[in-house]
Amino acid sequence: MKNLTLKDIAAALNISVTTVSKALKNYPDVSVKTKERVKEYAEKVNFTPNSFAAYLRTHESKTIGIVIPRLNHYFFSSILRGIISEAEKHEYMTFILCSEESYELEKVQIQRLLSKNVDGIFLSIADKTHDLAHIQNIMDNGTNLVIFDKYSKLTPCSSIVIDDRKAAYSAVKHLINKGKKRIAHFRGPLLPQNSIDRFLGYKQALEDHDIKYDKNLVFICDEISDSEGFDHAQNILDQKLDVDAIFAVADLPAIGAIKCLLENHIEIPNQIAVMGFSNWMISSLITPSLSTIDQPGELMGRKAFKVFLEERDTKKRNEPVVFQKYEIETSLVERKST
Amino acid sequence: MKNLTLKDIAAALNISVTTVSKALKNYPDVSVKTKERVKEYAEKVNFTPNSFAAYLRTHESKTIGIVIPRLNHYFFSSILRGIISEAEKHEYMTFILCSEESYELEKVQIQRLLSKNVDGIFLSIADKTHDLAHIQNIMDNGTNLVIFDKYSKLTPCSSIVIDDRKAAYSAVKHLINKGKKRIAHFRGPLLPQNSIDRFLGYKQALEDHDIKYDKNLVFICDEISDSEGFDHAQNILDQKLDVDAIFAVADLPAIGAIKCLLENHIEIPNQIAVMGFSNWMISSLITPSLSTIDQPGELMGRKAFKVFLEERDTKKRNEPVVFQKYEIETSLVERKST
DNA sequence: CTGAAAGCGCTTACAG
DNA sequence: CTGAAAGCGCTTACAG
Repeated sequence: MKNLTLKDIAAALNISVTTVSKALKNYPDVSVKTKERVKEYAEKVNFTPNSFAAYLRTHESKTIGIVIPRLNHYFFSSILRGIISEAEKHEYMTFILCSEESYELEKVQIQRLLSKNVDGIFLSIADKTHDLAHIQNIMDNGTNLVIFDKYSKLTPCSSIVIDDRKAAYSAVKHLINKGKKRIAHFRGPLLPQNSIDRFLGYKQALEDHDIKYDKNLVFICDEISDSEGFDHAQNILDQKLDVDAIFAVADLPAIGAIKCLLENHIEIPNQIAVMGFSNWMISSLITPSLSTIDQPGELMGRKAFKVFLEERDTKKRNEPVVFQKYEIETSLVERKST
Repeated sequence: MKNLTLKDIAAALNISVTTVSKALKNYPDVSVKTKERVKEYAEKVNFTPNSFAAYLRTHESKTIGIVIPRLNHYFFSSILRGIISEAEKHEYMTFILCSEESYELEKVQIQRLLSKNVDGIFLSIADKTHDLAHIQNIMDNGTNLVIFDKYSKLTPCSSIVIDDRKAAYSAVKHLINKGKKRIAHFRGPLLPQNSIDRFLGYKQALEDHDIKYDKNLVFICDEISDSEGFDHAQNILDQKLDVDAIFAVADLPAIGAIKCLLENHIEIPNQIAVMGFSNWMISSLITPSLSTIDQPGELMGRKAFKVFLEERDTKKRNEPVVFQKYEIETSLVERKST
């Protein structure tokens, strides 16, 4: 059963290809009777229009592409879910590509998406991306672009983000309210904006509460992994640093730290409290459960797709698109680790 | 900078569209000099051929589609990663759809993929799927199909699976070797084959070691969630059932059980040992870490794509495709919970 | 070695 | 209300 075409239907019903096409798309200038005949027959033979041929005329592929830095990652999976489910409602199909945090891969993948004529690209910038020309390329091509999570201040497009600085501030304030004064920070790599902002929020909270910032209490997690969290915690214990709380840039390093503290029979949160960031599913499953900042990935994904739709329609009306930065609310989730 | 076409290049260089097309595709009947001129110019203006127009002629979309039951799921994410990264090497792009374990959604999504003319479909069947006509549709359409993980014995296509029965058997045998005799099983829903097979492996292991099967020790996890695992464990404690080990159909229920046991101050593994299945990242991060069966998702994904390529080429040569069931090796990972 | 022409399967402005 | 015709951007059999 090869795929049928309009021509086949036209031949079978003894009418023209034009009329078949119009009937299927509910044009007003086709008689109800003809429409019924055509639709019934199309249904019967299970006809699906060839999207490639349609594209050549409409120049809409009804296709979008997502490029994320990591695939096996709770937060990004949540965003995917948000974008994909929203896209489906609007009959868009979604290509997924993963840059593995590499600048070179990100560049190639964007090029590929463009050559597939996607209508929109959704991007979270890789940690290693140091140049933005390939992103500018998307705009030059006339393709819609929405950036989420890992953004840059320099890209001319809309973005869906959280207020990392404010969220980190509230996390650290929460620790201070619990009576903690010697708060270590496991920060992310130096380049991405959100790693910088979380660090700045941490610093600001200390300052506002008359706690002196001590750079010896800041550790870098380049991979944002559990093992880095484990090692830094071990380091703190080995050096006998005076620390009564840890605020990690993400849940994974926080969980690594908890694992290390448990192995060393440190009481959590009495001796050392631990605070994560992102609210991965895992953070509620470990013992003690992890206090963290909830970052609503699915919501961010849905919002990203809606922004894409709006900008697409604005363009269609030949009106100028005004790029915006949409900030999604986060919330503090208190559990047993603080 | 709108997308250029062959026509534009032809006009710019004052030659025909035919020659441009041939030059770019390295046809032997174009002079070296012309080829050079064309390629150089195409490079300069960053020309990318319109894949939609090409499709109309070649009938290859260089596109595949994946339908999985869950998106925010460590094991399926690993498979995705395997398929996508292999696909990328061969210049295929990947559509991702998620059935959310729903039969109706799965049906619609397969239809959508077919209408996008994908060259291949990769499917893991939803738990709720009770009819396979929509899957037969794929074959009738002439589209290649590879099934992984959640398969059915009734689909005429190749599949990439593990030997669930054998793996479950080895898990239970491991518990028996540790001296456990009253082993509960938290099984999956009734329909999917792998949930059945893991249950059968459990039963077989008991039998082979002269332990009487007790149906009161079997609990169903319909959602395969941590909370079900928690509740079943609580149930065991409340009923004061004589149980010294739990073998769960997946890591999540096992982790729920551990959480419950810890809250009730039960010693793991001394009083009750816990065994999971799948080796999600989380299973090494909790305390005590979870013993489990490693199911190599990424490998399964890669294999799935390779099988697709082979079958595609076989078809191109007009030879008959022989469907096969590929079984990927699993291994037991012993940690602190057993 | 080069190019005019047909055709892939649609959509739509236009004529009747 | 219906349909002939042009065209989207490619590829390729064919003629010269």
